[in-house]
Amino acid sequence: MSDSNPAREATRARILKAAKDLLGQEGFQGLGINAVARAAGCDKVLIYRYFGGLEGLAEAMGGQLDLWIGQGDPAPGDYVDTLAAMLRDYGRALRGNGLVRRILAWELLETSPLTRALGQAKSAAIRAWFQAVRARTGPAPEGIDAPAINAILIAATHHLALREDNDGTFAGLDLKQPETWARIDAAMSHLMTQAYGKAPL
Amino acid sequence: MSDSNPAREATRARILKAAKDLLGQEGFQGLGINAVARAAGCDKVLIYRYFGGLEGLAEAMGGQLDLWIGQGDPAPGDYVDTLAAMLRDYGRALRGNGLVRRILAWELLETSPLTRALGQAKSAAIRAWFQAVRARTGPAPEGIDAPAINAILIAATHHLALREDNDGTFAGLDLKQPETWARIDAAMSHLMTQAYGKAPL
DNA sequence: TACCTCTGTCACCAGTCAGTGACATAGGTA
DNA sequence: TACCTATGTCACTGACTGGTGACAGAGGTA
Repeated sequence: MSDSNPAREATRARILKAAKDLLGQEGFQGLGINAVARAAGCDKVLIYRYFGGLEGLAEAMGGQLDLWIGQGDPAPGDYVDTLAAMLRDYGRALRGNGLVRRILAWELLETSPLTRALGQAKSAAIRAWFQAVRARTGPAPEGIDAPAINAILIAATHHLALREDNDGTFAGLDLKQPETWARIDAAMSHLMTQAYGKAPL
Repeated sequence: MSDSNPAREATRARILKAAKDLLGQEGFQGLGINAVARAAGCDKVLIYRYFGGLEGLAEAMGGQLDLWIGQGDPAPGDYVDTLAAMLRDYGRALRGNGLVRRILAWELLETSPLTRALGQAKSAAIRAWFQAVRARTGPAPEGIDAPAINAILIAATHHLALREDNDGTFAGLDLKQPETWARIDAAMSHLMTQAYGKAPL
């Protein structure tokens, strides 16, 4: 098949790298056929040939999920501690990964074949992450709507990471300051321990 | 001045309305000079004359802040109850206002004169909202980093409202279902009451 | 040799974009 | 009357967009 052709593979890789770089730097607006071809230093017709257009290119990018979440292996512990640690690591990884932030923000604005292709790959990764947590810690405490609480905390993690990119402020907090993130980490831990009924007991 | 000319004012108002409608429906991508002029049924040169271009048009939109937050007056109560009620109302208003959601999402992606103009007006509105809460309830409980906790909960409210627009799922929750929002409301209240140390006492 | 497939390049298409200059017309003023 | 200002219309430019068809050359195969 075409996989055996080293020239084709090299060009494919160049296009993929250019697309990822472009998305991370310029954002979704810069991700057009012409711009990607220009950045990759090849003709745009090759993107149509090798990926079937932008949509196929996005699928290929989503398939390369070395990027989504780079969390390490947390030490096993009880549910709350483990979840808090993983969420904190996730937030840090997010703040260090402009490409993923762009994609997350992009998903909020546009529902296109591109976003769907990327989004499904990301959903699968997040599901796997949650299952890893459950496997490590056992089930969540009973009588508490853990999925809803966790969704709220993950949503906040996403949103605050995204807000740092632009004006850098949110609800009176200055997200450019490292101390602010320490406060947020502490507040997040506080919310989790209190919500799961740990400390008051 | 030009304010005395009714024809100019009528055209200005038509352009503003068209821009708001367009942004709410099509999103920020559709907000171009040509598209606004087309929707307003006038020539684009009038947008340049009356608003100085898209940037001035965005400033004018931000100035019309009848829209940002439409919350009513909550009954005075203790800090947590009042805050929880206002946050819940805010979330509902957000889910019912596509235009504001578009603008919030837009701010996450682009830092342009347009977003800055709109964003500053919104920040002022949110600050005023917080001050209204404090005025009604007195200071936050001591020993708790209320700004950080509240920022987290507001961030989550924003993010979940934004996620409903597109794929409608987040972290395993189906945001298209009304029951899901009831669960989120309950979880949000639970988080606040526990975090502020109310229930365990 | 002749043939064929694949890679890569180039030129072109129609459509849209932001922005500008020229013009017709209406309303008010001297 | 004549003049002037402001509203609104139209046509146009230059640059970019996504997308397609034609072509040149390389490499392998019969």
